[in-house]
Amino acid sequence: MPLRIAARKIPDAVILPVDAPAYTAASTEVMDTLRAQPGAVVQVLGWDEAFVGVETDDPEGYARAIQRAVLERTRLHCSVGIGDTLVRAKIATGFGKPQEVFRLTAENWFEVMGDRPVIDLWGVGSKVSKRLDALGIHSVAELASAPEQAMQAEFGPRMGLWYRELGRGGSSAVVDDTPWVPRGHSRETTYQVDLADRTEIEAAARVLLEQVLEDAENRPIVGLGLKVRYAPFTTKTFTKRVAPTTDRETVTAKAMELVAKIAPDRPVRLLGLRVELAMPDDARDGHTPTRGGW
DNA sequence: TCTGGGGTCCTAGGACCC
DNA sequence: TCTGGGGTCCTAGGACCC
Repeated sequence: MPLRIAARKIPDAVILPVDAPAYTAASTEVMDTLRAQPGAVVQVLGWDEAFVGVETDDPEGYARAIQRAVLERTRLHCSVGIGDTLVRAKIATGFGKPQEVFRLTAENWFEVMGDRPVIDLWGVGSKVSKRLDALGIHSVAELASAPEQAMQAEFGPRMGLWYRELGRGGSSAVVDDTPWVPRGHSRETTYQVDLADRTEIEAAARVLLEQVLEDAENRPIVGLGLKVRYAPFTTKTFTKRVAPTTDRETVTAKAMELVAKIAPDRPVRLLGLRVELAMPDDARDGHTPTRGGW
């Protein structure tokens, strides 16, 4: 729900700004607790989520132990999903909420998920759900047995097969704990008052660039992206590949080339700036996980 | 109801090269 | 002079997730 609406509905609600450092600190404590569990391989998914890979004869017991340990150390509750694939574990977590444990494996996958709408799957959103509807595919079970050719024709060679696999519960069970190297960083701002003239827009872009360069921590920049939302809500992106550089002047000049593409005379409601970063050699090839790479 | 911010990955189409 | 196929790179847009 947009904050504006929430504030209107509950006039005396207390609305706090995001406190990223506090959330990161709490998150780190939780993740450290997970890593301290016997035999655990931990793949962090975000501030409040992680895969824990483990071999055990008693998954439920292990899950309960995790919940106790996290609660003891951080006073935070968590729910745990147990699965024989990453997708099943992730979806199982939803059934475990709040503060419970749920097991979802090949054994009960279709019993639990078969009749549910495809949008309940992790990775299927409203758009894909509608396109599947148009193909006559509504349930998870129907997706699982959808003809490969039809799926590929609609969604492309990779995604077509991937969605079908999703209907079957996914196939990967590998928890990967190699530290994540960000592909890029971005900052965007929705302005309280639309930006009108060129100087204003350029100044705003420079502010975003400063922030983004700080996040980039001197890693070489290989690409730039500018996102523009014109009033009322039309969004455009301009991107540019650049020869790897850490030089501020060069990056600024390239960014301004993108800014020059903004339509004159159109009020700008949002500006976003993104940098794409060079990947270190050891993270570039081989095991980098991809969306379609189950 | 009317619009948050920071990410990732995939696809299509065009340009260019061999 | 024109055609064809295959590969790579770039840009824009789309979709999804937390």
